[in-house]
Amino acid sequence: MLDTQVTKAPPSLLYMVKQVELVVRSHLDELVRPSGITALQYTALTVLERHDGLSAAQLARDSFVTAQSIADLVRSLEGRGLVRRERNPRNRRELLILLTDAGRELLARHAGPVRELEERMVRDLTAHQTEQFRQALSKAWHALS
Amino acid sequence: MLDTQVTKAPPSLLYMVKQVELVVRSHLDELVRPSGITALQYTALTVLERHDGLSAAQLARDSFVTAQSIADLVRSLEGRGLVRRERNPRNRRELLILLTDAGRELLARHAGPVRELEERMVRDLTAHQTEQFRQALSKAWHALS
DNA sequence: CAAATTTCAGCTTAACTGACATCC
DNA sequence: CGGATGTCAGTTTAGCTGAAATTT
Repeated sequence: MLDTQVTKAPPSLLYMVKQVELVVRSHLDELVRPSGITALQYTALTVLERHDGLSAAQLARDSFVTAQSIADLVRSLEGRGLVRRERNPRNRRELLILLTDAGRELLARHAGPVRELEERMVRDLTAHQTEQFRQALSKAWHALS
Repeated sequence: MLDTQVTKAPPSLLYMVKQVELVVRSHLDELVRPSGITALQYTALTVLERHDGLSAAQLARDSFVTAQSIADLVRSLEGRGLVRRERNPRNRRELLILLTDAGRELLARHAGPVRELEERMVRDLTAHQTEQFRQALSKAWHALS
């Protein structure tokens, strides 16, 4: 209920961000469930798609969770053959996380439906408003980071 | 890392929403931790502030979780004396959740810092852009609900 | 009776803390 | 050595499913 009753004050922007994220995640979970992964794991794969060869520590910082938590997620993805890990030859303490062909295939399989979900999210915005929305999200993120 | 490396494609709007929510939640957790509650519990209190006397089932639907999950959260808030529950005289199977004075006091105590967090989030947006941002979030939520 | 709300019991998973080894 | 990375072990918490009682 974003605003379905008579209210004293409008919901805060912080709350609205959370509600949009909640509804996005619930749709995303449905989309990827047939592949046996969670929205969280899918999101990690899309991060690797854009930045292949990240270390677990970098991924953890990106996600505001501890390295231990990310380790579990990566182990699960590795067990499903969606990523593999490889020592960084330049820095042997780092284990780089790399997408496998199966991981890329999974991403390709979901690219269409996920794009449709995003298009649905902005269906009541013009192209200009969508671009403004993107910039607002980017500025909000930078201001809080 | 919203976009700190050379990338093939920009991050999706779905991902950016998630990242903003993550960084908001981490700040909010810090703000309310001294009061011994989580960002999730604080958010539930703000929902009650706007819609006092909701049932647990309504709160659950609002949060995309099951009634059982909300029950734990409400029990915890009740144990801290921040909310109380009362049978709906019009529908005796419902237990309405009501803010206590202590709950309102907690909300009042955090109102300033939370408002400052929100102001920081939009500090690089004009008043007009902030309003457009609010409308974009509202439209996105409706389109996915 | 069907649907909605609440509650109890048990489970799974995601996240944490702490300790430790390795490497630069 | 200090700082970063990764791993192992144990814990806590959040959320789930299933089943039951009550009310409309």
